[in-house]
Amino acid sequence: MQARLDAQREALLAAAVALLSEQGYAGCSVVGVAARAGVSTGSVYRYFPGKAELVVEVFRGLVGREVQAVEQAADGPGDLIDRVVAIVETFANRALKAPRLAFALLAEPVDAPVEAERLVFRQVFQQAFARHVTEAVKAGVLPPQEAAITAAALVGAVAEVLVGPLSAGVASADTVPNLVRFTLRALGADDAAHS
Amino acid sequence: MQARLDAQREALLAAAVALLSEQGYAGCSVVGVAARAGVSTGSVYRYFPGKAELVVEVFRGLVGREVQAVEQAADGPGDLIDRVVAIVETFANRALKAPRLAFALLAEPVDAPVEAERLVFRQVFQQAFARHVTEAVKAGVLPPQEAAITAAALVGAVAEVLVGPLSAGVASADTVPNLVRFTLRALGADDAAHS
DNA sequence: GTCTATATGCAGATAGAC
DNA sequence: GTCTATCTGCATATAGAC
Repeated sequence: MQARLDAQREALLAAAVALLSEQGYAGCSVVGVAARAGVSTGSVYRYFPGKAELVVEVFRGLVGREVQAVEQAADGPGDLIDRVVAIVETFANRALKAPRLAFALLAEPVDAPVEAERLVFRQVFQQAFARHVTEAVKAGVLPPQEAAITAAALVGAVAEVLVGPLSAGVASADTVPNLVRFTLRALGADDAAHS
Repeated sequence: MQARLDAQREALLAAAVALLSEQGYAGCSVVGVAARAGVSTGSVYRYFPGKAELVVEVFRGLVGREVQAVEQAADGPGDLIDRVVAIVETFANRALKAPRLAFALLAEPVDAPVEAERLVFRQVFQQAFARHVTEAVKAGVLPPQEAAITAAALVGAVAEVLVGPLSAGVASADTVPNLVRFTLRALGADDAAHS
């Protein structure tokens, strides 16, 4: 029945996630995913039009979770600036907990369809930042600034600072605090208030 | 004689640069480069062990020029903070003048050997930032901070802010000024002094 | 519906004629 | 030394048996 079909589909997606988490995109070949899921390569094409669609769906699912986590954190307690900080902290801490996967999602070389998806999600994160920065500027707790630029710059900054530790596999304990201090300065927030 | 051999080698490199500038890595196949240089594909292998070596050499040459330009700008007149700003401005302005090429060097998906080279050069830029930030902190014109983190974050910020305009092909006239303002805030420099 | 085996397409690399 | 033509390897995708 339908449930069984869906189960196979899910099994393939789960296998792809597992391989991605362990070996990055290299392990994510059709043959690899099929083997991991315990089916033949041919069967993969019963559930997905092709490799691109499978990988993109995996990517979307994983990054979607991150987006949710970040947005939930941004809705937590604290003032407007705390919310921006919460985005940075949540994003960074989650990434450092699953380094191989985070590297794959953030920076690993991928082919065009997945890269396109990556750009989309970077924009989603930028918008999350921009929304809160705009509010904070309006409220007068941050100096006037082009929110879109600040947001893009913060996304780039967080990603770049994390890529080193992520590819090395380990991060210094104060990477995240340092990143937060950078963020506060970049926003133009008064350091003393949030140190 | 030897000069003629070297000339062919240079012609191949030049062809690769041209293709990279116009079409990115897609145009940079062995067949494409050979055609552009007016030689057969087989001949490419008289001058280079393989595609990877050719492309990496092209990449190194191009990015090396950017590094030089940035370091020269950082040695110009002005105080310590001006030097960091000069790095950002020089880098951004040069990138926006050759968008397709800059995108290829900065962000376009590439295969592993070139990506490795890209990481190397991001670190070179980071070190350029870090050197000047460290000095400025010592001199007391910037607040205490982990220079390596600030440097990595700035590299990421600049790259991310540029990627949008670069892939779109056009940038707003005040992208660079906004980027400079972000940089000054992120450094912890007093805005009033450099606006 | 799932398997095995094979086809297809591409890009990098090589061999042998000239 | 350079060309044309070919080969190889890989990963995606398909066909046909069960």
